[in-house]
Amino acid sequence: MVITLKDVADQAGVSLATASLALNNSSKVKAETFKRVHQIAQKLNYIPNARAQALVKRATKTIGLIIPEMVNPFFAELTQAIKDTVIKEGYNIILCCTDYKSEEEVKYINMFKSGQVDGAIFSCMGDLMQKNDEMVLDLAKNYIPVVYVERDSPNHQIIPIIKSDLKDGAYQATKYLIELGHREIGFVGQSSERMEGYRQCITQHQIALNQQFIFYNYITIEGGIAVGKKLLKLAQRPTALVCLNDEMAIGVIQALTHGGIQVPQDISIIGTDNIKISNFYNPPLTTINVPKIEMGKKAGNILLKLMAGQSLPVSEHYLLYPTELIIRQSTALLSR
Amino acid sequence: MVITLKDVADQAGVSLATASLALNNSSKVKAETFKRVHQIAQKLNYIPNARAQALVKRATKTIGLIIPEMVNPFFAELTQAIKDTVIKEGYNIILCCTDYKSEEEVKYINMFKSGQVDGAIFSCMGDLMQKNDEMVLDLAKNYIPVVYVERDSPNHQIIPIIKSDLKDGAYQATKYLIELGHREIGFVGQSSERMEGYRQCITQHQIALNQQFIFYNYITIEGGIAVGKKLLKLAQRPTALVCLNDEMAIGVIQALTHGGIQVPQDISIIGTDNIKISNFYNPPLTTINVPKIEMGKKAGNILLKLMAGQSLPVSEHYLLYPTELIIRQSTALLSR
DNA sequence: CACATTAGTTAAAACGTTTTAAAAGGATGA
DNA sequence: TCATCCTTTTAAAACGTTTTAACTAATGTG
Repeated sequence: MVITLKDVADQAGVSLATASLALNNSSKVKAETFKRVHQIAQKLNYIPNARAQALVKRATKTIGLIIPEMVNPFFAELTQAIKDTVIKEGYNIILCCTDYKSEEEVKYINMFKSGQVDGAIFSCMGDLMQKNDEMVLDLAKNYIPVVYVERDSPNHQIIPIIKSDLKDGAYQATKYLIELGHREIGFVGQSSERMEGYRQCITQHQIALNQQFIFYNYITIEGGIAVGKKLLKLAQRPTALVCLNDEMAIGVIQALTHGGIQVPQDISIIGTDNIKISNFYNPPLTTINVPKIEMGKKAGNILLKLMAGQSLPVSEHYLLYPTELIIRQSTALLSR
Repeated sequence: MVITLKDVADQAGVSLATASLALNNSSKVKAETFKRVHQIAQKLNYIPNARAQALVKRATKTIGLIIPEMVNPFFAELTQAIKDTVIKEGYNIILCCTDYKSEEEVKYINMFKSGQVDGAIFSCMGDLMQKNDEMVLDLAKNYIPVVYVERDSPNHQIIPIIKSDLKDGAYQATKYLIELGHREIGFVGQSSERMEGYRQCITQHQIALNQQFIFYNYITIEGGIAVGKKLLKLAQRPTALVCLNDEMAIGVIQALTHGGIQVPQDISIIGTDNIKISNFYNPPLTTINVPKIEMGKKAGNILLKLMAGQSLPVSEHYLLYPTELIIRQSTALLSR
């Protein structure tokens, strides 16, 4: 049913070797034979068996992409950028969603070790999973090239890192709120670089850090809503909030609006990531842009390089991309 | 460097065959040998080579998923559901985004024919790509099982189809607007089942179909914005709109709001798909729910069945899932 | 004309498993 | 003692390619 190289060779009256060489455009084979083999292959609709090729070439033309989930625009956009880059060299992506569980990640690491992919890109969120760093290091040392995106590790010589300057992003966001006259500025999310940037900015501007104004929750719209509801009950509310990402910001805005508090009139809100919807939300979200596309492309290109056996210049072992404040309409001058 | 079965066999003092049998839990091998092989394998950290297994087993434990793009919450949610289902049987997903281009789809079809995946799920959008139906049919007949999701074809005996009743959805949406008192109801999108449902409802309710009120554009937020801007310039505007999907609806709302027209006070808007953000938008979107999760799960399960060599009952050749109107706050009684 | 070179082809090995069919060994029974 | 029957092990084939090294035939050189 399915045509194999042997069928082509037989019909063309040549050996397997010749048929293979011809189809792989070797210059060794006579023009006439070349043509004949190609014609037969075409006629029979021959498609080389990828599994056999993978075995002998020790490569699957596939890379693994580890992200926490697809239903998160940040990772969807990142994925798109990576895919657009690697597809140019004929690589396909095996999607590996961990659902934020480190055990899932371990399973995928083992799958990668089995030789099912030629390289891998690891991303993450919420600064979890650092506990798997050693395993990934082993993977990168003994099996396939690995690149980290938005994930930190001390081993950049072996696992190149593409990161955005999230700490600075949160710093800029907080600074902007201060410039707008706010002093009661809260943070929504989890401990992270971003929280650190917020903290630094607050203290550097001689504002007392109020632990009551740090709202921990899940990094999702629902988490944001939970925070928003909590805020509604609060006697003394911050006048501005820096959120760990845009989804949390949207959740907070949604809950507050529903409770009759207006954004930005009553409270200013800043997100992070600049996901697509943030520009089209009501109100359009002031946020910190993270150059997802560029970072995804860079990650893809670096991985391609490594898979091609090339070595990286030290300057590319750790790339920090600048973040940028995007001012839209969820922030306003402190009223009163 | 990488440990192979031969290493395990050698160290355990048995042949390749015995080692393989032991590791595959065959009952033929003596308990003592079994234990020894397993211990050695563990000690050496042996991981079977997936490429070799794929060749001999004629299966890669991988499925292909064709969608237009990742950056579209509908497909992201669908993907998630499919992944959650197939992962249970150990299958991974190769992500194939066509960017709405039928040539891209052709490339992926050929990749699938090469034996890189054990089965495939095709989805699409905007009723494009029906021109590839013959090629997919060939794929399904001669190579691997295929399932369609939200995509139509006359060949359901060979390619099972999972669809939602989008025509009825649009009908319900339109009917609801009529019940709210609207008569000037427009449609935003492209010709499709959904537009057909809208048309039928309008004419069945003795309302004259106004071609001016059908607004064609790209099925994206940007497309919606373009329509919104056009609406702003219109002398006579519809009082309600049915949109092809939630993203277009969001675009329309965004542009209208920006132009000083309020939703739902001045105009009612209904989306389709019930993507996650629609519930958290301002205003929360009235929309038509499409049971993406159920459909994704069903598609995954049917594909698993087919890949396991089982045949489908005729009742599962064509599954039509009901759609449902979700009333939120982007629609209101016609004022005046 | 002998020899070296080149062009073209191919047999065979390799990739790392699984699986089949055969072999080996041991126990049982007559 | 020998045939029979298990149990356990293994050699070898298979999966479908690519690649190496060897071979043949033709061409060129002095």
